[in-house]
Amino acid sequence: MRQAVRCRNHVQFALTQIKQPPRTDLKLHKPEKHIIPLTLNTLKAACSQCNLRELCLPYGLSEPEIEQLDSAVGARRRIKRQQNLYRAGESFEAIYAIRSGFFKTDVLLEDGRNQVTGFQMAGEILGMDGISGEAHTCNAVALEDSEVCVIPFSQLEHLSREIQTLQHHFHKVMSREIVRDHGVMMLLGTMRAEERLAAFLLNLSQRFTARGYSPAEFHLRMTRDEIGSYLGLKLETVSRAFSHFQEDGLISVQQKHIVILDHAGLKQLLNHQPN
Amino acid sequence: MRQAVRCRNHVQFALTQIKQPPRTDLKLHKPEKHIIPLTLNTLKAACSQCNLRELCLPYGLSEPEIEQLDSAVGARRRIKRQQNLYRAGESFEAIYAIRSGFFKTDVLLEDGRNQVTGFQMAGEILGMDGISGEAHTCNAVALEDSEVCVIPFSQLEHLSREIQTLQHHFHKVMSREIVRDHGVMMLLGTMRAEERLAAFLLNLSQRFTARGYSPAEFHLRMTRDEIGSYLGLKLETVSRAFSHFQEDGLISVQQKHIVILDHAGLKQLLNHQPN
DNA sequence: CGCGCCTTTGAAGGAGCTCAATTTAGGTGG
DNA sequence: CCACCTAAATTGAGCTCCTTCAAAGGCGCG
Repeated sequence: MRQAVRCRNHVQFALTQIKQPPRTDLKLHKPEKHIIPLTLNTLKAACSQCNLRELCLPYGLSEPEIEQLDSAVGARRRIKRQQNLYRAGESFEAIYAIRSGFFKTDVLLEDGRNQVTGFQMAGEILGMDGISGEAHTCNAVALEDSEVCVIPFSQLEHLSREIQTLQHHFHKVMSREIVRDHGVMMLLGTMRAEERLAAFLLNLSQRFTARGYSPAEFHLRMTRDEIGSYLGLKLETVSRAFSHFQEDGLISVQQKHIVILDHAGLKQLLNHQPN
Repeated sequence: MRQAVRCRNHVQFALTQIKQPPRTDLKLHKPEKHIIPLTLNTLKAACSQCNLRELCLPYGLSEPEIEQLDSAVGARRRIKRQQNLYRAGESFEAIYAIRSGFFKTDVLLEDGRNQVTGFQMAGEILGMDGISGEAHTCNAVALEDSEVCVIPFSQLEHLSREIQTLQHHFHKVMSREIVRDHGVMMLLGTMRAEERLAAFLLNLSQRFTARGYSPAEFHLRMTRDEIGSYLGLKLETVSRAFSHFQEDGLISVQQKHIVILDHAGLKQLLNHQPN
């Protein structure tokens, strides 16, 4: 039974949970808020000044080690909404740590069908799919104006050979991605439509909470179609499930604005056997 | 279009293809064939004598480097059919390279639902899910009598810091797992039942071919139920799809014995738009 | 040789999809 | 600031593919 609980966690929790007072500014999805004033300080210091370092690659590193990592981190890069950070087929050079903003990754099939493989937020790492074949295998698209730290992969490997903690943490990050993917496979393979959406909402809530935002109230950065693609459902089904949750008093939906009214109720949906 | 082709490859091909003359002995699933006589030679030398090194961790390493890796590889371990290599919740100590045999990995949900997350064969690496949380997150079960090389993870990390090629190759292996998972997500999220099964058969064929076995004729090591779990289908649906393929002259099915009669025809099923 | 498990096949039911019409929100230009 | 325009979301109705339930057949193993 204990391992079953463990598995549940994989579906919902992609990142280590850290404690931080909840922020009240819930409008981070507005692009204006994301334009960080460029001072000498923010330009020079990457990780050592970053308030995401508990969620990101520097996790567990000592101060001097973080400064070493700083030197490896290349320029920051700003990605406007709807622009690609990278595309499938582009040669792989670097992985990216999200400083601010929101991304989706998707893969495209010959016949035009495409599948969203994930949504990524601040502190999460993008681009690890590219390591295996020296080229990216999916597209990464910003769902709002975003900023990433470019980490040239050869530099990261070089540094990993020197800093054991960094090496191990990077391995953990990659492994976490594998575990996350297993959670999605579970979701796609065994869950019904409303279970999938409930799991999705709880996962988002969890990740926003870990970043200090409200666990109950947030704005979806993606469309119903993108949610549907991720969950293996049609956009109409997603919309209907949202409406149904609202009827049952579990959430409040106003287009992309979501309020979770009954966290426990959503969780209960997951445990429920289909037959 | 090129990247679309690339994506298709992810669904079908999990491993680098290497050229080897096809073997005629197709009865490798018989346990007897897997009991390698224990000579001093096979006991002492792990990777340097292994004919799977082109598919496995030593790939790309020089002779002296492979010998270094040898020293890191711990004992081999034999796993009988239906026995667990590891279970979800067990503490993570090592990853495993499959020397011979066939495995499945699955995750279990609280309510009893479980999902097969993959099938692994010789040369493939098991256990990387455990790195992130210091405990395994899925179960690995042998589907036939098997043998694995135990690679203590701390040793692998230690050696990775010294051998750049090994470090990079290990990163590739992890990344390949992520890409493979994306392929499965695509399969589960967007494909119809018969497309899923066709993709599954082509993937198996591809991987057997890479190991020198016939691309057209093989024995399934798993039950219809396990295939169904992996593909997000019920066992009856899998069985019906097999029968339908046979009616159409695409394959021949005799319980677990499969002959692919029309490789191109199966491939065509994948490209077909559902609407 | 017999038992159990796996597989096959049929028939009926349902969850989610398709198609279609309407509403709403957000961005744009007058 | 408002009217317009387009993209996104909602909602309904019918349909389809897969599931569910059930029963029979086959293979392997003790």
